[in-house]
Amino acid sequence: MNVGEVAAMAGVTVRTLHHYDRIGLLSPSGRTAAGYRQYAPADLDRLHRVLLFRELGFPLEEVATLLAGLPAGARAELARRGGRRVLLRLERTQAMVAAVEKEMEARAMGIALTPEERFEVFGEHDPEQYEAEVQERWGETDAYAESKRRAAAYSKEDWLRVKAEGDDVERRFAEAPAAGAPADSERAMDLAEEHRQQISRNFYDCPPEMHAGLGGMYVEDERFTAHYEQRAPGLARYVSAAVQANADRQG
Amino acid sequence: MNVGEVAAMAGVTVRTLHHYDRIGLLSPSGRTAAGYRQYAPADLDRLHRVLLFRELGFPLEEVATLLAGLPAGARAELARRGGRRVLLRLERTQAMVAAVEKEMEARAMGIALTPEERFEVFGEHDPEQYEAEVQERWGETDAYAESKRRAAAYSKEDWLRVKAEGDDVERRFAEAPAAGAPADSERAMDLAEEHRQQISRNFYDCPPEMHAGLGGMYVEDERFTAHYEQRAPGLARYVSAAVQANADRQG
DNA sequence: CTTGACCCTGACGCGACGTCAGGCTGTTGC
DNA sequence: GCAACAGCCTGACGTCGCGTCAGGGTCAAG
Repeated sequence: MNVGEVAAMAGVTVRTLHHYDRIGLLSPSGRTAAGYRQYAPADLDRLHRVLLFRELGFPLEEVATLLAGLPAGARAELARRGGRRVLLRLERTQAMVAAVEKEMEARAMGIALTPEERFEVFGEHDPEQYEAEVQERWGETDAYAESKRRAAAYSKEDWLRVKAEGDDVERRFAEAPAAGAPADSERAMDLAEEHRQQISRNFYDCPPEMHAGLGGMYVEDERFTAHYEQRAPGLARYVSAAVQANADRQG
Repeated sequence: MNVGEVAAMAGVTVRTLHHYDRIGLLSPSGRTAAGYRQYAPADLDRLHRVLLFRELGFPLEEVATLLAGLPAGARAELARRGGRRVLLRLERTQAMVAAVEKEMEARAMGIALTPEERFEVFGEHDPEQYEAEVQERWGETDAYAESKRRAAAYSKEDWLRVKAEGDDVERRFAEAPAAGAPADSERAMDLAEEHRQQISRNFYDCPPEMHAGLGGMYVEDERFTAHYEQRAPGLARYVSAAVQANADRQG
């Protein structure tokens, strides 16, 4: 096989293979008379391992020594370190996901709208207190002030609909515990599921695990807690538990 | 605050702050008479957001425009894209974690040992069939062949002990369903917990969630399935479920 | 035997900093 | 009152993992 085929198969560019050849990380086992690189199956194997370790975050130089074959003990150690490294990255990535979710849920609650728009949407319920935060969070540059009214992906009607849908579910959520339904009851979980699908429809794809993560924030982030507690005392914990139960039931 | 303090607080280097200043991404709001950068609280806020988006994988230039304030619609779109990007990375990272775990559990079962060593450790139970795979997986370079016998982090005695411990738990696992204990019983979960701690002690730190992930492979990866099924029919599923139940109980 | 897809080797560019070098500043101790 | 030392400044060059030409050779089909 020549470079182009290998590149396509492995999902890398030709240039990458050239690079690996140059630095001696992966030299094809043969060349044609014309100088074309010829990759053997063993080369593909090696490439596979190279890409694995690269994904693990090892610099290419370390990958080379890794594949060169170290004493078994040292290799075990390295694999362990790779595992740790990956776990660290996993944690950080999850933290990022949480941060983005927070941002989007905040947007879902209208916090990230411009003051005027929020006022129009929420009527007098608009909590003026958020203005300062909006400024802090999003700045208020001239360019932004100028363009903010123009191309909004969601029209005011959309926002009103979204808001109404959200209100509806939250209202029914508030009724559930009063009617004696525990947070892991069918009724509560169905509401949670409805909530999840609402988010998926209106904001971003929200699989059950992601929803569970969101649910955690309802009790951890005071802003969300306040939002639910204001509707009914204890509602934040209730919704959070229902969301969790619903995620478990689906997993 | 001056650069050093800000850098320490935010967990970046001074050079990074210099860089952000130079490219205009984050210029301190003041300077002392001597030219020292002076960062105000608002600058820290901005830095915070810069680091968030950087973590999300946005190039610094895009981060700048993001923070400059785009039309609301476009910004929502970008946030969504950022979310997707993060989710993709999360998936890939998880796949990597799975791959590394696989590798390590394989090692735990002795598959990654050299043929000779495996033979000595496992006695005649050594399945010769794995040899080809070991070669495929780890190659058999001269350097490796030469060094493999030397500094092994685990001595043969260690491996024997580890093997005996593993055998013990697996034997008791096999007895549990025969004695009528379901996979989510106290008894099964305790065995799962013992198994988890064994892995943590002998191989790598294995928190419950990671263990749960491992458990999934017992039914998905035919190699592990075969390993357990060979001891007792249905054991793979049983152990997998017990591990899952134990993880849930701890979470 | 031409055309167009593919291959080669330099060589330079880039993003996000790291790492000196050479020099000024600010604080602390004697 | 000043030495010593930590901390700050601005270039300027280096690094990693490639991307992107440029200039030229190769191969299979029509």
